[in-house]
Amino acid sequence: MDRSTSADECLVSSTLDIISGKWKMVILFHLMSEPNLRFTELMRRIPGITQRVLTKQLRELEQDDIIARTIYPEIPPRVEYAMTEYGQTLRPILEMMHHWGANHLHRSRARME
Amino acid sequence: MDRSTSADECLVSSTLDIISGKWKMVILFHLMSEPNLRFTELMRRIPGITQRVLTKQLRELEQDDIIARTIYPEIPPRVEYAMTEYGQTLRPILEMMHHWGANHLHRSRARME
DNA sequence: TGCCATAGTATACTTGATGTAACTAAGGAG
DNA sequence: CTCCTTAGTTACATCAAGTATACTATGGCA
Repeated sequence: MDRSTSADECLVSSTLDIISGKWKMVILFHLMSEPNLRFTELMRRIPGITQRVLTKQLRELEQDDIIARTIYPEIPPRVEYAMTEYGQTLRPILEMMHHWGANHLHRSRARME
Repeated sequence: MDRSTSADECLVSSTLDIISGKWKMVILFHLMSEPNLRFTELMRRIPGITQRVLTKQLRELEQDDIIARTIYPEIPPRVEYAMTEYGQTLRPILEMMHHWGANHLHRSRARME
């Protein structure tokens, strides 16, 4: 995607590039409340996501330094995911979106009637 | 898209549903700084977007009550777009994303070296 | 009469993101 | 010897999003 159309708005879009994606916010929300989660623990907390997609989203978040992946060389394998210090800087945005979203759903329901 | 996977995170995702989309933020950013813009003015300010896509994104934002569309029955036709009062409530989120995005780009460039 | 502008539609196409299902390695339990 | 687990991978199918291009109505201008 080419978001660099002009100087100003690409800054917003660069944030959007990181957090958009069907499951990323969901993943980040879980990792925000629970500091270390294994692959299967995330799977269980996110009904509907598949292994392939979870893997992909985690890898992308890792590449962007939002989350960190720690491998414990055990059998069966253990891999833990946690937010990085940098990822924590997204917290205010996530919280604002959480509040706005709550209000928005409320409002949407009101408009339905 | 089915974002209603569980109670908490769908609130964040419902915000994302509104503002994600390749050009929506760009559109909102222009409408935030300039209160009333016509279709072609938006086209000119957003290089790369096509008529079909601009139309579609505007309609979606209008449906979500983020922007308002005013038709002036003139020849040639004149249609103006402006943020609604409700759309204005997105401003803090857009501004946070703007700041985070600025810092992120800065950081990305630093990590390149 | 022909050309311009505005704000779109219509149609066909490409791409990217997501989903489905089966398969893998490695060692432990029974 | 077979099944179980974890954290994936691989091949394939699908679906939404975005792109490209041509077309429309209306009246003003020359």
